[in-house]
Amino acid sequence: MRMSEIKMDRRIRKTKSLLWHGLAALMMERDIQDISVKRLTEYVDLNRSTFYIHYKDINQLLDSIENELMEEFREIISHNIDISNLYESNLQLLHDLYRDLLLNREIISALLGPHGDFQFIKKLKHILTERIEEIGKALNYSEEVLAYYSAFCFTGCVGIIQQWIETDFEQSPEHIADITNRFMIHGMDAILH
Amino acid sequence: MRMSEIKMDRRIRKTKSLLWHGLAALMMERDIQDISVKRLTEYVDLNRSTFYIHYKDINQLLDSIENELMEEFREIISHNIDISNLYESNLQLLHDLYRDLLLNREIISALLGPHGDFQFIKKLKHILTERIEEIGKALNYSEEVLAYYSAFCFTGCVGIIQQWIETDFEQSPEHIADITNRFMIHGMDAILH
DNA sequence: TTTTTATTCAACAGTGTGTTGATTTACCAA
DNA sequence: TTGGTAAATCAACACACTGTTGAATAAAAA
Repeated sequence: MRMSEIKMDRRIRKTKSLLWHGLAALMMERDIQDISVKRLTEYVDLNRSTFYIHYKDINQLLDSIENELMEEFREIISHNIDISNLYESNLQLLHDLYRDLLLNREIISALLGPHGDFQFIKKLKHILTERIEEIGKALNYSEEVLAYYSAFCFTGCVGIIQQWIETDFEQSPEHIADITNRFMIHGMDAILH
Repeated sequence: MRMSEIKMDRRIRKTKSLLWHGLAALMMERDIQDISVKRLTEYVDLNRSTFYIHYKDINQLLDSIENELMEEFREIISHNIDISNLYESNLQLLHDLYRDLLLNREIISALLGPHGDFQFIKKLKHILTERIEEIGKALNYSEEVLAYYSAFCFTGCVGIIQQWIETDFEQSPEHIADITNRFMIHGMDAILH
């Protein structure tokens, strides 16, 4: 059970959990625009009007799920601010992050999979980019190149995660974090050594 | 006028063009799932039934637009296969690609912007990944790491393009191609030198 | 010009939406 | 355990968009 759910009425917890997992399940097989409130509530066997008690529409449900995840990520990032040892601290951050992704593999697979959500990536980008630009500023790079580098790195990470999803999370978070870190810092040169 | 449009009835060309640009315009301000056939046809001042003569639904329209672009990209990639000089030929490919993106900036901004389409990225990924893996195989890297590297690189490129869009295509395609190439090959090390 | 074909228009049933008020059910705290 | 509170259910509603049709009109190609 999540922080934000502790003091909820059990019925609300159950309903929200049903909608949460139901949406994730439906997103594995179809685009969001093809998921209606009617279909979702029938899928999880809830009355349609119950949905409207809690959410305005499918998008708002998706939003609330994503924001919940963002809180977790923000937490993880705030625990990993140490620019003294760039390579190690970045590796540590990636490791914690990927471990959390693995814990949330169901919804993460849905949000970043073939029928995933563009907005989610934007949100992810927003909080991760801050981190990358922070590093860059500490090393005194030009703003312009830095913006492109952080964009490249971050979206690159998303690509790695998607590849990880496609292999059904075969490798360990540690391993994925390690190669991600190497790509970020050394690029293709990383494969040479 | 595009290849595929040459032999069309002028009325069809006009209609399709209206829908093309209309969809791009609407995608700049709202998600695809919030764009109805009714809204689109009203926006471009066409009878709604005219839409259904050409397309099944909004998704199919989007699909046809994307596939049109893919053909262009495929063309560009096929003109740039030369593994003898990796750095230079890759740079040339990126340059040609970015120049084409600039020509199609309206629709590219829509497809990769905030309300963009996940499927489009997947399609782009598919044809670009082939290229990257081709390079990797030529250099005899392990399949596993290579899959992750190409995923990282490709989605990284998408990130750079999105950053480019955000600055409203301020820099030249050549410049963007250059920094992309450096990031791909040297990673963060590229900024150091 | 004549023929062909795309577009328009009005009308249709079908389906999901979002909301409401009354009823039943489950929860929680005393 | 019980009594008050609040969530879930259910039926019903107007509304909007969908996808399709057939006939009338307009534009293009031959």
